[in-house]
Amino acid sequence: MSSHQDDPTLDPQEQFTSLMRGLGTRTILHQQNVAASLGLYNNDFISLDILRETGPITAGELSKKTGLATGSITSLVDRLEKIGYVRRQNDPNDRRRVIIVPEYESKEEIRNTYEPLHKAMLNLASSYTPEELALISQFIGNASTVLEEQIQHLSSTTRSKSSKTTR
Amino acid sequence: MSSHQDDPTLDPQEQFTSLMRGLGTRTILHQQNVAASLGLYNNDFISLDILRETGPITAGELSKKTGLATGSITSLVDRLEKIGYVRRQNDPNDRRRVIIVPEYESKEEIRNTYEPLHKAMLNLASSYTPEELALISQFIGNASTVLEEQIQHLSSTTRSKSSKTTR
DNA sequence: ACTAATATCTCGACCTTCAAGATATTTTCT
DNA sequence: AGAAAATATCTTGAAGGTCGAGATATTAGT
Repeated sequence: MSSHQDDPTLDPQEQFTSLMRGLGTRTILHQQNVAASLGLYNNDFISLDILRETGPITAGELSKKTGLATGSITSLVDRLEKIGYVRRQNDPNDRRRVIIVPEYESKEEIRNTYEPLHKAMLNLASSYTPEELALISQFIGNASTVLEEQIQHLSSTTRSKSSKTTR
Repeated sequence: MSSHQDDPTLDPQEQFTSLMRGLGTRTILHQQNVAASLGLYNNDFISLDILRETGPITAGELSKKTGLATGSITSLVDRLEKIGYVRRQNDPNDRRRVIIVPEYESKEEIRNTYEPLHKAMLNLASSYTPEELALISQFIGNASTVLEEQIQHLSSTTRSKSSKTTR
């Protein structure tokens, strides 16, 4: 993987999408590596990441966001609770619900594992002027929004085609 | 996930890393959705993506790049070969080796599934001036390099700590 | 030739994931 | 208020991917 698809023969826009795809592939591989080095399963780690971003949410919401079945969430939360990364909290207003509260602020392991990437990204950021960084940040936000819309679209269309043939 | 961590109280650099992390989370969730909508397992789809980028590689190289055990690669390639996404080719110079050749150019399904994202990304690209897009593209390439280095670092340090306690 | 190194495959064990049903709680309707 | 429907999570058993170790085949080194 020496060249990151920076094929100069492509027109700028196609080159851009190609680069974005390469970034996506590496993002996924990196995430899998981080999860493995922490001794976590991928979905467990992704769930922690979602919880970090959203704060405490119910088991059902986590099921929707991850796309996992509710039964899978139960055992996933069991695992995370056992190692102290989250805890279950009852909702006083609706006693059916279980709120999952992230508890890994104290856990240094996750922060330590992410620290090298964080530093490297800060270092990358510092190589740009404030104006450039503002543009890049604005772009990342837009790209996130695009992805979020795509996820919505995909998960809605997938649910309708229940007549899967092979596999 | 209404706000993409665009917390204005953070300093610009921390805001940037926060945005990058959000982009990563969404990238992973999107990838899982795409794989599911194609009826593929995550690692199968990731492997296709790697093959698309690298071209034909051996089973061992794919094992290294994905981090999967060689035994897993065997069944993974079995699955992909059965549905016609790849084929096995013998290396005439070294008859132990098995080269995995991507065959999904003809398969429209993958392209169709990625088409909406591709279009949306092209649309996003067109909202920037050529100079801005050049800066963004250059940044994405740098970010990819950073991630690649992190993956290298993680996979080398993980292999050494074979004394995993729990799980 | 013989040994070591390399590359892939086979096999059994483990464990996540899923789907469906069970349980508990809340909401709606009469 | 009381019953039925809807909601939220958990339990259970089956299915199947992943891993690790050993097996097999091939190549490289002495």
